[in-house]
Amino acid sequence: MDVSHLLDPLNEAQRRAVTAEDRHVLVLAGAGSGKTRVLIHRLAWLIQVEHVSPLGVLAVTFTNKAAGEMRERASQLLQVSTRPLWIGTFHGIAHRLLRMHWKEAGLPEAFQILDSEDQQRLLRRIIREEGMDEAHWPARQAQWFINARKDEGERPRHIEHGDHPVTATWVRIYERYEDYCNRGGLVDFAELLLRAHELWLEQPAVLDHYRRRLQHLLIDEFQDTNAIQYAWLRMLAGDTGRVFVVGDDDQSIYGWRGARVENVQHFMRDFPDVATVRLEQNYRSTGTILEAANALISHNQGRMGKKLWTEGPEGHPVQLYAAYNEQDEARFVVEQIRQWIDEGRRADEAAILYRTTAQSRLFEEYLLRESIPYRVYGGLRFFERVEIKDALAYLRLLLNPDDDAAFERVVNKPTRAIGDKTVSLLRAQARESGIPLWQAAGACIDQKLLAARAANAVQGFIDLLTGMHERMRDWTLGNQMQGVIDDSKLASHYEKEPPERMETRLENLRELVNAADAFVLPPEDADAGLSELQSFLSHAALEAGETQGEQWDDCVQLMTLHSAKGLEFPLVFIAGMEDGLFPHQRSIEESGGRLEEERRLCYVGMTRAREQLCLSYAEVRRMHGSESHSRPSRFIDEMPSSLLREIRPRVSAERPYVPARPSAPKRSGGGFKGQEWPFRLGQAVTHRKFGEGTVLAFEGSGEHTRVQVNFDAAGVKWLVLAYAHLEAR
DNA sequence: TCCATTGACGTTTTT
DNA sequence: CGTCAATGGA
Repeated sequence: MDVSHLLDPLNEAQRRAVTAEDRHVLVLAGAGSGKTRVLIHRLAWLIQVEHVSPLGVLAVTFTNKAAGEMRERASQLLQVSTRPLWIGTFHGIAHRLLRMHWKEAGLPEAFQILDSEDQQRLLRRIIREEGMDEAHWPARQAQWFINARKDEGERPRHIEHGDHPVTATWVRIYERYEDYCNRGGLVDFAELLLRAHELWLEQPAVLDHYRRRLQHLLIDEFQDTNAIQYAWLRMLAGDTGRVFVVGDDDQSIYGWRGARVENVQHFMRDFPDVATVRLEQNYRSTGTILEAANALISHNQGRMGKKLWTEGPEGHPVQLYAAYNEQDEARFVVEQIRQWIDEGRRADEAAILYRTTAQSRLFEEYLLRESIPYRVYGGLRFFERVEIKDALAYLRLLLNPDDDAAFERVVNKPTRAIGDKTVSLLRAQARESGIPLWQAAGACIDQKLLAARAANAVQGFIDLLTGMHERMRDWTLGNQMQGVIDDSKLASHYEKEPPERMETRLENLRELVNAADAFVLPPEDADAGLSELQSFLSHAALEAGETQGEQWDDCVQLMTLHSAKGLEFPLVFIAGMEDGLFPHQRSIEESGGRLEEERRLCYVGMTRAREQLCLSYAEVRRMHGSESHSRPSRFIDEMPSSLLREIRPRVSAERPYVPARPSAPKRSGGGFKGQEWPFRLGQAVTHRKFGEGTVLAFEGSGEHTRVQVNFDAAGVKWLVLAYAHLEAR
């Protein structure tokens, strides 16, 4: 067997990982070290060299994007159909298992997936029904509590609340929530994983079947696994399975949502015969960027240890810009991007990364002003839009009328005279009898519990859905979708919105019909016994689709540091490098490794850059309405200053900067007018607080102009001219 | 039932 | 400061 196509493109460490004969393999793959390549080549190695049946391999990722990429690249390398391979996300695989074994898992055949918004709505309703104060018991927090418990594998009965009243209350909500979900056949994301784990625990025959079949398990982004995923994996591996995991403890940035970096270390303890391979050669960034990143991350304790290196060029120093305020920062970044583009580079080679989503606003503003196209990651996705979810809710009810989440969503949308009062009555009835709303609605009418008008309206809704159900039974998915939109008269509900918004909503609905039309039942879903409709709805929940915006347009990329993981750009800006913002204040205050996770986040951000990395911070930033002064991020101090180059605006005393858009200083009396500098270099000045000094330099423009003064008593300081109130002597 | 005003809140997010 | 959701009057 000629294996050169599998091994030639690999370096020595990668080769060792791909060809390892040890039972288990742990690949510590640094950023940009070719971990996906190793995973794919291992997969191909197993099949082509070790002659493992494709049916015996399970490859697990965290995102649909990664799963898609893996399947794509695997089919290229293998040159055969990848259909028999199990490649998917943890959730996708759990979902598939539950579909195939719904009986053993104790689920109804037509169970539905609740996305996180559905889950929150349901919880809000439960909290209200319990007569609790929503301000004190926010649904968001209940959701957080329940998901965290489920991520740890805990049901309400497992939770020790002792005499802690707050925990006891959340446990009660958790129980009530479970009742609702069980009654309606609803499964949230965390539940998919938990049920899949319980399937292993409670159905030894099922577990045994998969243990025999899936002898090779490949796991990507292992540092992101949570407790339940790890437990699930361990059980599946059993005594004979072979596990190949790829991860990077230095890139673990999701601890706050249950990911356990410790799993990387536990892996060596819990699994026997683990070969550890480090991938440290980096194919992405310049030597300088890597050196700075290595220095930063070395401040973390208890790492597995890894040092990135490259054969490539050293590259430029890391730029550091000390902005006066956040406007100045945005102006600077956009100016740099303008230059980059003027030099003939593409806009989509540049990315602006920030810690919090709110920071994107200013950059958007300045990019807009400069007419530079941009794209912000992380907005609402297609299947999360209200109009899409409304339309899908009708379909969900057709499939499973017990789906209370869907019922509540559309029972009065468009308005059909089923007001709050009527719905409350239905809820009370449902709760009393422990039945879904749909059945309660029927019961209320039969028992004449509703006023004539309300009864009529509710009957109308029931008739509408039963009518749809009977008429559309044999229609194609696309026609069903269109039929539901037409019959429900959903469009009329959006008519009251501003015309522009309505237009996009209607357009999205047309797009939804197109998507339904184009939908092909995936073979693995067919195998699991899913109907086209079931499969379509599950896909809508499990992969909510791309965020808006065309990826291939030539756009500057704006995103949080978190969503940048896995991506790379020639030019990267990390903005807001201030203590309190990044690292975030809450991470500084809280204990439990939060600060180290922030440092890893910074490391992730830095290692996104191929050619040029630019860090910036603002000395003054308006946050929550008030101005805050902060120190530059401690992370900057953790990088060798020899690798950094401080950038100052290109302003000199000889050729004064003429602002493109002259603006008067906001406060009167402080600034200077026109192009005239109020002071000469070397001018002796007096400051209210710092006393006497000498002007050393100017920088910045307009109201942001700063002046450097050597004070006799206070030393050298940069001051904002507009606020400094300096007087010439 | 709808719109406007008020008030609370202000990490990070995929499935 | 800016956003979003909840509330209350018309």
